[in-house]
Amino acid sequence: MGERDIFQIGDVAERVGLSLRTMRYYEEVGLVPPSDRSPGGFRLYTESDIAQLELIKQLKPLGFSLDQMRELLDLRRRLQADDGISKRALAQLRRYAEDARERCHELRAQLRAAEQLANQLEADLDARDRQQVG
Amino acid sequence: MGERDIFQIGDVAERVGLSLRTMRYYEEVGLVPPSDRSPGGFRLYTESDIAQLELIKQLKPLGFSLDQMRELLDLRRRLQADDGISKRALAQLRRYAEDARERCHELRAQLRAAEQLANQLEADLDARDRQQVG
DNA sequence: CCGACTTTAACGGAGCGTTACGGTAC
DNA sequence: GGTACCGTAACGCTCCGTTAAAGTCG
Repeated sequence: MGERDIFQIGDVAERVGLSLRTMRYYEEVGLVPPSDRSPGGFRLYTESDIAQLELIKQLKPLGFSLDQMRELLDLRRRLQADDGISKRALAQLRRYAEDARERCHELRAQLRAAEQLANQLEADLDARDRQQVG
Repeated sequence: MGERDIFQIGDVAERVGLSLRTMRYYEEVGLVPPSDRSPGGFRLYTESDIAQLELIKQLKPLGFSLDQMRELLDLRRRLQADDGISKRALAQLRRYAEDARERCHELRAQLRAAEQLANQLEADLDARDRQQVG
């Protein structure tokens, strides 16, 4: 043990479902820097890094900016490694949680609308079929 | 009658929930040009224009590009004013319909993941509360 | 030493937000 | 003649996609 749980960018990209470019960009903006580099400069990711990337991927449909997600990840880290988290930070985290909830509801509504629209579209096509055949 | 059902850009923006900039951009790329202009140059939208803007707004969460939506709108127009729609166009429209369905499913999956994440976040916060209080 | 993988650097593009400055409607 | 609304540039921004040229790994 010791050298396990180390992955190159390509492996992680395939596993998580993000592009290489995206992962490099996430490092560039300080969102998810890889835990280490190989002697030659290759990015090396740990399971913990991967978990964060997956979290971000889940959060993205809710429309948070990368800046917001950086702050959220940071707050969450501070919450878990709790050698004290300030009241301010805790309140901010709560605000993010509420915001996430709200965005879920909005997304749900949009999804319903989109589904209805897809139905409508298919209905129109089917109606034309019956008119054509009948 | 005759001058009814004519709206300026601001009214439409508020009603549909798009920004002025967005609506102007949609005209710029030929997505939804206003049906008319006032003598002084003001954009004038009809109910039909508004319906298209609403349709676009519903379609957007599915991640279609503006180009794709332009084509979709065009195909749909051709389907409804059916002085003949080509087989090619019909097939293309069907592809869009299927694509929309698929994206709905994806969006649904993403939504479920996001909701679970929101739950997790609140659970973590609540756990901390109990630990603090208890 | 080869082929697959990776690096940085740089340009490009979608879809708007945001001034700035001036004209229009009433 | 206000004042609320609208017009056209034009620049900026986010979040990457896409080469290009060179280095690393096994």
